[in-house]
Amino acid sequence: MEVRVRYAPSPTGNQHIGGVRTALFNYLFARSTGGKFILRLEDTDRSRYAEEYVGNLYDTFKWLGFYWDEGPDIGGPSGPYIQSERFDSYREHAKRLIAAGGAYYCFCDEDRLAKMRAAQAEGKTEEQGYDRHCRNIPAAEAAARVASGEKAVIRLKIPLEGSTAFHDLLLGDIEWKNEDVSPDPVLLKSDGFPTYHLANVVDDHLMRITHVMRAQEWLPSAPMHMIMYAAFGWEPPLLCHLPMVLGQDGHKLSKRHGATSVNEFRKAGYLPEALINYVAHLGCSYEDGRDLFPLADLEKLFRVERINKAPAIFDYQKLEWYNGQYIRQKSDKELCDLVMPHLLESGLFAGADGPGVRTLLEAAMPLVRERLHFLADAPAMLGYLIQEPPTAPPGEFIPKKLDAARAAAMLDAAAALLPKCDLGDVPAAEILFRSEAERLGAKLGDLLLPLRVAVTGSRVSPPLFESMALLGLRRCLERIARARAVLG
RNA sequence: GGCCCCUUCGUCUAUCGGUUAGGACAAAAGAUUCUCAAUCUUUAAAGAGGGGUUCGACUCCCCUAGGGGCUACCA
Repeated sequence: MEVRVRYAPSPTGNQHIGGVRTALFNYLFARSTGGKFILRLEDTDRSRYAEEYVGNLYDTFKWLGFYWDEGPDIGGPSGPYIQSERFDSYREHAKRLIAAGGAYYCFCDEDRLAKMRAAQAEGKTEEQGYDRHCRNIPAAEAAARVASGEKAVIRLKIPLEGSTAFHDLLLGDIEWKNEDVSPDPVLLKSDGFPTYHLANVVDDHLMRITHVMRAQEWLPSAPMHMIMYAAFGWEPPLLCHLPMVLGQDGHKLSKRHGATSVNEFRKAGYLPEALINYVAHLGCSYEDGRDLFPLADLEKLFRVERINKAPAIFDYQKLEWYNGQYIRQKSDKELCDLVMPHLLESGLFAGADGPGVRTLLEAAMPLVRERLHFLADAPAMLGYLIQEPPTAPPGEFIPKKLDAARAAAMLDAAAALLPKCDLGDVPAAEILFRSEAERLGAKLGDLLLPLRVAVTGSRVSPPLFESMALLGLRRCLERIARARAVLG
């Protein structure tokens, strides 16, 4: 039987790490088994829905490099793939359930429910959740009340006794006492919209989903879904509840832990390869002895048996390491393309994508490749190549254990030596500077530090000789002269 | 509170009854070095606790503790 899995996000926020992890595992499972990966929009919550989140969804997954075999944008044999376009089906199915005796109309209004909850909170009753007040209204009476226009929801009948058992691909056999299942959850809201539970079960069945992989926070509603499948007389899909992703403090990953939406990672200059590689390892392993896996390899190697049961803590440092690894794998041209949007956005590089500047920047990529942890670091690192750096305060020019006069002397010596160097030949230039340092009785570092600060504006910079080669002799000498004036 | 899931270095993980419990990130030390990086070498670091089962348990079972999740006309 062909595997059919789905990622079914609710467009009520930007795509975040948790969602991407669920999507990725479903995606990898489909690819590794030769099955189908389906995207379905669960837009049944009108109060939190926003169009921009749908755009963000497509944008995010396009960036990550996922593709789906069926979905709202590309269609497929089980469409439509947007739940708001399937409303008639849910209503019809809810009514079918009533006819079959698996569900009932409930006329309790907000008021009564609120009072009931208040009483429960005070501890007057042991029961939690809906008190099944309307469960035993005769079907004919309920139908009449609905026909007369009275507002009603449809609730699922959870058996009062017995238990519900199911098998979880990861967790194994699970048995749940029916009395511990959420008592008679709402399937169809009074406005006619379905709840997640109804829409999810109906669509999974209609779309012939074979495996439901979702976060473990859904586990408590699994027995209720199983009861619904049984009430419909349907064969349920196999369930697989994935471990949760937590923040450093062990609580559910959220804003206060740092970036969580893919947008944020993207803006900060993370590569999709790094994000995918890292997220793929949250609660799952592949082969031993390797850390870097291209998506194509993950697609081949993914095995449900290698998923962990325990929740995983999100480690930004390890993700950062992955990012550095993938940045270092890029060619000059690739890296330049990746860095360009960040350069342009910084405002320091107006016209950087024009041919002249572009050539310079591409030539500068070898100088920063090993220094970049994030693409967004690039503007600060490369600014001095395009703009005149602000002249540093005098103290910056003075090497440790030396004084201002000595630093000035170093700078003069460097300025005198520079025109004699072939900047295109870095090793040769370095030899010249080394012997000059020796002549001055200084370390090479002491000779280069004032020069570095003069040329790049900072004590920390990409390699100096290579930088000067890119800048050209004239600009270097100008900067040295300006620095010399500051030094006095 | 009730119900459920989980438990190997700080973190992500390997181990599928017999290992000096391995790797990666982070940390520390060193090498290299024009700064910063990168790279290389090395070090430190773990089976929550208690009972069983077994010739032998990280591995299987039970209890306890701890962590997490759910407990909506949200998903």
